[in-house]
Amino acid sequence: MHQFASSTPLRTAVCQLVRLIPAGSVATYGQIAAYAGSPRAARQVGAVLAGLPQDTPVPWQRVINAAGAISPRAKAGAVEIQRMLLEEEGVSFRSDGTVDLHKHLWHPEEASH
DNA sequence: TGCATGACTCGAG
DNA sequence: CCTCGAGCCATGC
Repeated sequence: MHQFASSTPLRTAVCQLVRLIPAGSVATYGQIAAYAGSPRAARQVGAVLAGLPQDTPVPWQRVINAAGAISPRAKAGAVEIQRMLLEEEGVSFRSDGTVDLHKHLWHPEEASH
């Protein structure tokens, strides 16, 4: 039997951080990587999300690239599914298919406000 | 132990 | 403003 989700520090951090992103907001791979402690490991963030099971509690759809677009990937149709999930959460897309980060980018505001 | 890989980024042209 | 290229770095074999 193959071992799917082997445990790694980055994977643990990424999953917990992504779960903090509220519906209606999005974060970038680089942003998550930075909060996870590795600002230069944006690509690894994508790799972690790619390895999540279908029934994961992690809202992976809320992570997009720095250009505000949904990163293309091998799995056909995955991009459309992600966009649909985001629109259902209230995220609006421009005609060119990008998200207005100034409007939807996640601003982690810990407690105390 | 070393090397190829990729849901990324950013700067130059 | 858009496209292209080279850097980066944790993972898996």
